Amino acid sequence: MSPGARPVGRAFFDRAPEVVAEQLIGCEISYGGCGGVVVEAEAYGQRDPASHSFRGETPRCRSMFGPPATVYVYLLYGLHWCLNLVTEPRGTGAAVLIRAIEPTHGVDEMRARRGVDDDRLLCAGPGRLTQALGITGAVDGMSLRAAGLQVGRRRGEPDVARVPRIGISRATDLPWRMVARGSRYLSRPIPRSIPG
DNA sequence: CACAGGATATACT
DNA sequence: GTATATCCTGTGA
Repeated sequence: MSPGARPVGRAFFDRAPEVVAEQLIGCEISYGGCGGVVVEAEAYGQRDPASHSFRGETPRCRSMFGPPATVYVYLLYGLHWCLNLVTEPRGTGAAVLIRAIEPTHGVDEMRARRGVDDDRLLCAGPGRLTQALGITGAVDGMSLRAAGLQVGRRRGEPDVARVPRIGISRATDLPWRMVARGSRYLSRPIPRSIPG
């Protein structure tokens, strides 16, 4: 994390996932000396048919039911690790998926891990982001702190657009994908149908 | 730019 | 057997 950016408190995650997702945009996250500014995050809520937790606890999504600020990392398509942070309401399986960051430090190491030169493709997507940061299932179920993840409080008020989530087939109407307007580092552009 | 197809763990029908 | 909170590569407009 860059000098001067105070870490968010534990209470940061004691809110509903759509609030935490919105408030995470503009925050700097860091892991093992690599990181960047969050530009895209999605909320997965209680009684949300698109959420892994919708049908209750399974071995995969078990950590979603831990306390707020628990790390949930799961393997998607048997290939890509995806990073989530658990929120309130406690014990209901609510969480936020970190989908993209704008790289700010440890860029050379992230380029090496990803095998790409283009910084726009380093962390633009949940699978790319974890590969760049070196995050795997090894930290699943840990607290944010125990996992070695740092989240820095944001300075200003970013312009955040709320749009439908990506890659799901249920609850597609909920605008729970939060994106930094104008960012060049999104996993996908903001739909043209969104006002603003 | 838009597809199609492959890789392949976990969960559900 | 089918679907999934994805990414990469190849082909063709």
